[in-house]
Amino acid sequence: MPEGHSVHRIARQFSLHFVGRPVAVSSPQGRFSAGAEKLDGHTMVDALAVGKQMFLEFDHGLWLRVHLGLYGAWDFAGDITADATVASAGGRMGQTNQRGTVAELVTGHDLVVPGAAGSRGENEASLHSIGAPRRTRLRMSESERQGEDIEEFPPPPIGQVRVRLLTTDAVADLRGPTACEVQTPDEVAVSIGKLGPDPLVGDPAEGEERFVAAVRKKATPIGLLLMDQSVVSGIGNVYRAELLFRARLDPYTPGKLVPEEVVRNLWRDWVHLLSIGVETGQMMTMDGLEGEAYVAALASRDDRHWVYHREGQPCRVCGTHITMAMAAARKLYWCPNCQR
DNA sequence: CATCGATGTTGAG
DNA sequence: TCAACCTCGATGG
Repeated sequence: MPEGHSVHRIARQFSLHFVGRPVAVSSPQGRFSAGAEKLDGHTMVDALAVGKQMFLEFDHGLWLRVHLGLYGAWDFAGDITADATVASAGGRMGQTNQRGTVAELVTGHDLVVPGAAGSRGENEASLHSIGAPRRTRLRMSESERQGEDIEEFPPPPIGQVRVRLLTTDAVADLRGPTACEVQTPDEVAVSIGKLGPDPLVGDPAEGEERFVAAVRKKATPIGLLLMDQSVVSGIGNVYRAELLFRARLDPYTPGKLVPEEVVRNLWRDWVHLLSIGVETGQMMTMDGLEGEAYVAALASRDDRHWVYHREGQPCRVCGTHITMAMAAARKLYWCPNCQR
């Protein structure tokens, strides 16, 4: 279920609470017992998100590659940072220079009612303060849900847990992943080599060039190219539809026929939306909202997007009914009037 | 309580 | 092109 922003937030949890610590690795479910043995007891030394994939490195040079797929999730428990809207942790999670209005208005647990244009500076401080770890539960998937505080540590695994990562203070249980495997450094390089640029990995300007080149040489519709993880990493069905609307671009336009400047703006908008997603934990694609509309957008995903999941409803700009069609087995939404 | 659908990918046919 | 993967919140009766 998660698009790229979720995976970056999950990697940040590992950076904050697992990196630098020895980890007991097990497979309560049993399906990953052989892999767990190879990692058990080793210290985690890095947590890296690239697109929708996450790579955890251990001190003997082996990595754990995880892809959550459609409904995978990580359940964290213990002394963890559970603030749903906590800021990026810096380091490789940084590059948050393009914060949008929405991110600036979200701070800690509290919703700051917008309209206070002058509140920008004040919120900056709280946005960047990491909440104190506390003994609780946090499920991280596409969305994040905080559970009840735990009484005993570690809590027993619940359900089908593919892999459990346990330190003295925190535990992470992985369930329902599409991919969970131990990789050598060479294999990690191959996996990452198959992926298109991620705005939060490497130089974004370099990523822009790779993206532009990949799009402009293909006759494939831009609506499919945005979902192609070898063209650009991390975009899923929601961001795809929303990026196309924001660009007022017909999803069926062949990549090579999209003007270069439009392609560049697509990349820059992805950089922008991803940074909002990583900071807020939500796929807010109507940034800049104020007042009632902003409150509604935070409360309900149905009020959070321009076109995604809005088939038959009036376009928020022109009133035309939003269209839906299947494209490569996924639902594609767009406004036939605004996007052409 | 049963059923549906999902923000994803792979591999068979 | 489509089923399978294997989870769970939303929906309907």
